[in-house]
Amino acid sequence: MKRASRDRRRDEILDVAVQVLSERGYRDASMLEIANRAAASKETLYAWFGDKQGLLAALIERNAQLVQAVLAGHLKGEAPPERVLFEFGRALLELLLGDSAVAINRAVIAEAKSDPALARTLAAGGRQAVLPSFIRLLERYAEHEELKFDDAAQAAEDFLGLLLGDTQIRRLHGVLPRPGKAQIEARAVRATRAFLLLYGRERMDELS
Amino acid sequence: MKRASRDRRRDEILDVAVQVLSERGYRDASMLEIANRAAASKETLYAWFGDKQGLLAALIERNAQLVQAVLAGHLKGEAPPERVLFEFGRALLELLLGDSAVAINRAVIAEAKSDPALARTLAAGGRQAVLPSFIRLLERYAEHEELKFDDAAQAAEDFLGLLLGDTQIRRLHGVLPRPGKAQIEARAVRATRAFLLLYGRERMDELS
DNA sequence: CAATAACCGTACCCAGGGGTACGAAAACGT
DNA sequence: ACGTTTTCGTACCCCTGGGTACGGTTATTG
Repeated sequence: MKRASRDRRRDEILDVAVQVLSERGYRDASMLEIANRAAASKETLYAWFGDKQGLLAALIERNAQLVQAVLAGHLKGEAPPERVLFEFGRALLELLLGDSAVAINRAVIAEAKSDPALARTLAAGGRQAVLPSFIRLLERYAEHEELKFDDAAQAAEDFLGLLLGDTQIRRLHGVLPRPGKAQIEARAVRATRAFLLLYGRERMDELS
Repeated sequence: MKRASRDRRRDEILDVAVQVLSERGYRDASMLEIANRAAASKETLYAWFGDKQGLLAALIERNAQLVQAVLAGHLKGEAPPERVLFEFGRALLELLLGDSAVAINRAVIAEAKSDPALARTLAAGGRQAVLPSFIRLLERYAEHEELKFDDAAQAAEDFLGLLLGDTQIRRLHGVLPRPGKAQIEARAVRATRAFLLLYGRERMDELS
């Protein structure tokens, strides 16, 4: 009981933190406001997370676990590549363009100079945890001759590029609102089609 | 004489500002340090630029002019598309992944919540100024039947996606060092090849 | 060369917020 | 029910850095 309620409390606080972060940005998100809105005390925050950057680090790690959990499900599929790519792309877009990820990425970028470790944590939990699985997925398709390429890592990056374009950066800039489900699906469909044109089985030529 | 020397001085100050920004990040770049390193006084900074965000805005605008000047040259080409795309891509990568653009983008993202106007300024001088020209370039090629697509804007975004992948964001995170000329050229070559596979004249089919 | 304007340096003001200390209150375990 | 531990609320320290005021100094103009 004790452990569970502590964890729940911790989750509540992190929820509030990401909320405040998302409303105010890292610089203007004060520890006091987070404490107040969470009905906690500032001292508790410092006791649990060390300092402001520690709180951010905790946010990053929790988000990374969510990302891994969601995406792992899409990377084991035996379904045809167009289906798996679409589902994976849809889920990835929803995560990366969602409010939480945007707020966290903004904070990490803002602190990139003063605390590079935050960015490493983010990369370790996000890209580094997911990309290898995605690459291996592509390689499995290649073995079954449903896809064709020289360099799986390169193909993976191409898919991500086609999927995201510059939407993530425009989202970070605040110029792009959070896309709706319809727009996300449209992007995922398009990226999947383009990717299959590049690497589908009927295309087995150059691109050295 | 007067106007020229004032402008030169202004440029000097902005050079120092972007330098400090790049070293410290927006939050830790103090007006005092900028003033000292430029052998100027803090009051002069405030007289010329209003406040800290005004200084950042001036930085953004100057950088935007540079970007437009550099890229405009690559968008009038009569050369074959593979050549023009490569040159354009190379130049764009060099700009977007360079230290100045990274520092400025970080600052804009950090301030996205507290001053959305900065992001709009950046978008207006960058993407909005360049993308239409790029789209019209693609359309001209389509008219000469050297490229084939339904939606030029979509094709343009695909090129950007293939070109950048997630390098820009990883650069903003500080996880990726500034790429050398060789790496930049390799990326530009690859993006161009992939783009031509998607939209080259021998491929005139689907991708609705 | 005088007069005027711009600029430099310095000193100052002040709000905000990160981080700490401590007594009161609540929650928990026994 | 009682003692212990955790958490709450508040008050406080303190330093950084944005922004302003002003006298002295250096350019610019006529």
